[in-house]
Amino acid sequence: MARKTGSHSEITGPRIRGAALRLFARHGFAAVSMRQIAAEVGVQAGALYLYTPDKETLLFDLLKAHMDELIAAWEAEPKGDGPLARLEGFVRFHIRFNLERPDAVFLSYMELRNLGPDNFAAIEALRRDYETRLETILRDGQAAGLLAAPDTKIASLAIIAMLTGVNTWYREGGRLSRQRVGDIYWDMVRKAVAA
Amino acid sequence: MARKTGSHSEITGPRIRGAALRLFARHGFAAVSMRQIAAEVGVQAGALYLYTPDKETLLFDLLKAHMDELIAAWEAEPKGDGPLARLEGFVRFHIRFNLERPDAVFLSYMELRNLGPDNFAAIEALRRDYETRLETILRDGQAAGLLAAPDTKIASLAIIAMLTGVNTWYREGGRLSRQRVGDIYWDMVRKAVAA
DNA sequence: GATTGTATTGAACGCGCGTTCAGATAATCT
DNA sequence: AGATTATCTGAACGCGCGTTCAATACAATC
Repeated sequence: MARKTGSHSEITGPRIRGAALRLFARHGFAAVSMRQIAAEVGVQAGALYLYTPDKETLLFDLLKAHMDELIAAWEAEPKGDGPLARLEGFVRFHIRFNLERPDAVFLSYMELRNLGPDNFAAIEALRRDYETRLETILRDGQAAGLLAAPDTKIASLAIIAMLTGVNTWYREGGRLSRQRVGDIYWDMVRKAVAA
Repeated sequence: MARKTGSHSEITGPRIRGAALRLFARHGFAAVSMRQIAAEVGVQAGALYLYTPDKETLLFDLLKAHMDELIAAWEAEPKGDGPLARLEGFVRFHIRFNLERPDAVFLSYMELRNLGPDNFAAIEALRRDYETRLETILRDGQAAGLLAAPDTKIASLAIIAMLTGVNTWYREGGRLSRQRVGDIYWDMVRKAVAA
């Protein structure tokens, strides 16, 4: 009994990360065992160590990949014309992107404490990078006299917290469409930092 | 070797809850062992079971106590005159209350998944109760023509998410005083739901 | 100062944990 | 077809987990 028929590195690797992401988000990093992840994939626990050096690195890779995707997706987003359009773009992008990856978003906000100092710092830096992009929009808008936030740094954190909160209550097929959710939040954000 | 000198139920009980709260918040419920909690208090693990039937109930009691305190404290808060003053009171109260209990707030948002269905439902009901109190203020303000939120339910969730976010970045002795933080957030909230 | 009740110890229970590794099999290459 | 390499198994390692419980030491009461 050893190698399975049809087994491939390119298949098992992603399946492990997928199972780990789902299980970590659902039950918490510490509550999920390597054996559970392996069972989900249909493999023995030892096989996981062909794909990750240890459990913490598995978590780190998930968080890192999520943050990289987030920033890359925002970079690829068509930029609006002027600070107001850019701000609207950010609001709608953040909601849309996060609603498509609820598990990764939850992990990124809840399991940072399970990382060692170096890994923690790496993820934190990426998060700050993302936050700075919003702050830049707010500062530009302020300079142009289009926006007025009492403190652009705090305002960007407040806006992101508010937008990320959508993930805690939004349910597919519920009362509100994604489009409508975007409209509602854009209305509130726009007014909150209006000049 | 058994009972320690100077040991009392009224002392050990709170100390266990305090240690559990701190450790759960810091490392996560699943990552903390009963033996760690006991060591923090200075007793053996077995002694914890004089104060809780099991580990999950210990967590539940912490969350329940926090939610009860939150609602009781808001009830005891002097009510402002009219929806706008009440909203301002809510914003400042929520920030102040949460900044005084960062561990309990973090636990309440991160460790609900470790509760069984009944315990989970109990905490969720308390949370909805609290959220409804804010929504009522918004609806009253809307009815009086003083406020205009596109959706009062969503607006209340958005405001709470935004305010609770303060706990993730606020540091004592940092750039901003608590008073100033309250001012900044009240400015944003007021404008976000302004008529 | 003896008695009673409360608070605690310390050992034990079975179990699952993260991780390692020699051996076995399937896929691939020559 | 044979050799090589990539992939996976299954067993094992020592360890710490949540929980129970008889024994015991202190505090409170009489």
